[in-house]
Amino acid sequence: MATRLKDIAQDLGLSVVTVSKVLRNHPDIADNTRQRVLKRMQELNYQPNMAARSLVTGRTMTLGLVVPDLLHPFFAVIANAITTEIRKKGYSLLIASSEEEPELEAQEIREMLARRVDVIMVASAQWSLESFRQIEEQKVPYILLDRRLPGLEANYIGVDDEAVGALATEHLIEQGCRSVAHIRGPEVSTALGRLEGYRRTLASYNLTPLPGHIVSLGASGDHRGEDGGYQAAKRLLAIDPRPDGIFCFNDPSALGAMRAILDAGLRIPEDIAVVGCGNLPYSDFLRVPLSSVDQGSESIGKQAAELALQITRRKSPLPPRVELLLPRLVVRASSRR
Amino acid sequence: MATRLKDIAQDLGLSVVTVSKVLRNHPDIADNTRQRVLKRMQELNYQPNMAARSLVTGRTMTLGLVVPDLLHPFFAVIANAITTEIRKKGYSLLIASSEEEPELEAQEIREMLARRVDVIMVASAQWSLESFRQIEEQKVPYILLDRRLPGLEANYIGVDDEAVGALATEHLIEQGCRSVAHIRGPEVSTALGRLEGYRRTLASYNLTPLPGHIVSLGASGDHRGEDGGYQAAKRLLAIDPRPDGIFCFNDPSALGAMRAILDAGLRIPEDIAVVGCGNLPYSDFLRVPLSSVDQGSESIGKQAAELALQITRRKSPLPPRVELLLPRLVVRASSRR
DNA sequence: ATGGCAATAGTTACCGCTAACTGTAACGGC
DNA sequence: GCCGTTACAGTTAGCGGTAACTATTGCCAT
Repeated sequence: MATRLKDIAQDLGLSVVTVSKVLRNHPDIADNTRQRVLKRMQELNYQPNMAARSLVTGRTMTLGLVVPDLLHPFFAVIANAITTEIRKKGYSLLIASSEEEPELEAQEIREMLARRVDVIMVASAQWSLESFRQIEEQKVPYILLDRRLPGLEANYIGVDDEAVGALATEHLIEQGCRSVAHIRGPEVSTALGRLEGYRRTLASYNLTPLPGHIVSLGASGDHRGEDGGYQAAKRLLAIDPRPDGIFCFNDPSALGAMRAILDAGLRIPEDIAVVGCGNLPYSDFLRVPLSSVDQGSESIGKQAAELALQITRRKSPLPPRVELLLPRLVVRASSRR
Repeated sequence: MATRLKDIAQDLGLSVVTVSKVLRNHPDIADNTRQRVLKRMQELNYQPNMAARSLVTGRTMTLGLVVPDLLHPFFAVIANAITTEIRKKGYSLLIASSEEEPELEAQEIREMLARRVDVIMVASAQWSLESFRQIEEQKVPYILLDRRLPGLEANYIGVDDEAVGALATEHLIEQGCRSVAHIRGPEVSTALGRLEGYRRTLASYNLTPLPGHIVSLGASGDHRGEDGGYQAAKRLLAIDPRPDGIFCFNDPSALGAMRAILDAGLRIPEDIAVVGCGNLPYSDFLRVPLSSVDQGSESIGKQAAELALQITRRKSPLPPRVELLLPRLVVRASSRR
């Protein structure tokens, strides 16, 4: 099968250990021996067997990433940023998707534990802490991405969701909206944070959400082509007084909302201004280009990778680090008036 | 650290092997012993060390996927379909992105070899066969996705790109376009196939591409927000006679092309009809909803996973399987007239 | 009784690699 | 001439599992 250290050692009349030392750049090897070994390694196209190495070193040089949805550009960008960042250091990335199902997520986490990844990164779809207690039990470091879990003291990297809500709401108010509605997401930290930011900002302007002006999206967040945003917006349009601005939990729901608004014969942004969140690619080329809060997903991925690598370097566990990144508003036609 | 078979064996006064047998559902274990072991495994939350297991079995239960761009929904969908398909069988997926750089791809493939993945799946950005010769040398099975390499007899799963080109071109002609132009992609099998399909279809209608009606996109395929499609379309618009239909290599370039057309004060599809390829999500909500050839990426991923699993089951190498999937045209406003 | 077999558990060896230690030779300082 | 040092290479043991074989029962047919 594949070449082993032993093969090279035999070929050159050396011991396995000597060859291993060359591999690891150990100092006490004569230069000429080193050259001979390296040459033979090249010839045979030697690749060290990571399983064997892991077994003895206890490190796999592999990081695990569990996301709720790989198709969601937000997570795809994070995954991509992580691979880019860790590649240079010889780490690889094991990726799993939980499909937004807590049970699947728990299973995937167990799988990652079995594979002894060095650090687990999770954008969690769970409410329960059980999986994380399991991770802690195995003393595997982990990092939460994007979504926090109440009661869990853990490394966390994500955007400041309150700031997201505040940024969007403030912008709508500044554009002259008098009654800003909110299409809110499911019961996870991100949606709750954005809702809170929305509320706080209204309050700071001495405003308060009108009755029925906060409507809920389905549990999924519309990422699989559901029309939760469309339905939610229709409900908003039926209310009197009608809102003149909508801050949507995310971009897909904003697309749905915009469709509902246009279907109703109303204009965007003149009748109703819309702001989403996520700043999806192609937002520019929509029927009405969508204003959106950018969550800096690339930066989340990059920082997660950096933190993960840093963790692998130390042996004693670091105190949990919490990194709240600042969102950025990208104003386009859907809210410029 | 983590629990080992040894710990469980000691706890119960059994040998390691007996416990291992329980783990693998070996028949010759008394039912009561089996129960005791399983109970203790649960209590200790035992997870078998895959590195150790791999070392002796020679299988890692891990598949490798190398794509040129994780952000490209086409590949994200494939990755997602693969994870979904292999999860049930206890396989995990190691994902790497080559960023469309041949050198990086070669490096990632080497990494996958070192990690002894059971099957490597690659959507290649290379022209050279060297990496694949290396894979073959190590006797690791591999599957090419989406892009073929000339001169390489290998498992391949992808869409029939000639059919893509034919489908789009035929549709444009049927919509009444008299001179159909093509914005072609880089020198890889997909772009060449689509171009060929385009040419053949024109020929079958006794048409021929007018001079300058085949223009080239940059090497990247516009996936990183470049404006190759925009530039290409501008060149097309400057030509006399102007085309009245454009088949674009992919959706991003089609978006660019549409922008160029609208910027020039022309109408889509009345003045120029546009068809893309990829059927990106949100195509529906574009300024002008884009007609696009769907490549059935989910199906590609699923079939790739199935083939990969099938390969792992046999020990003798199967003859290379080539699977050409049929594309499907999704007609929207950009070409309906 | 006795050989044979089913049912169950254990022994041994090894997968490919590395950590930690143990040689061994050559050299130089005092 | 002795010892310590330097420079290099090798030995030993073990990481956590599994494959393949061996051992120990007890029971039944002969």
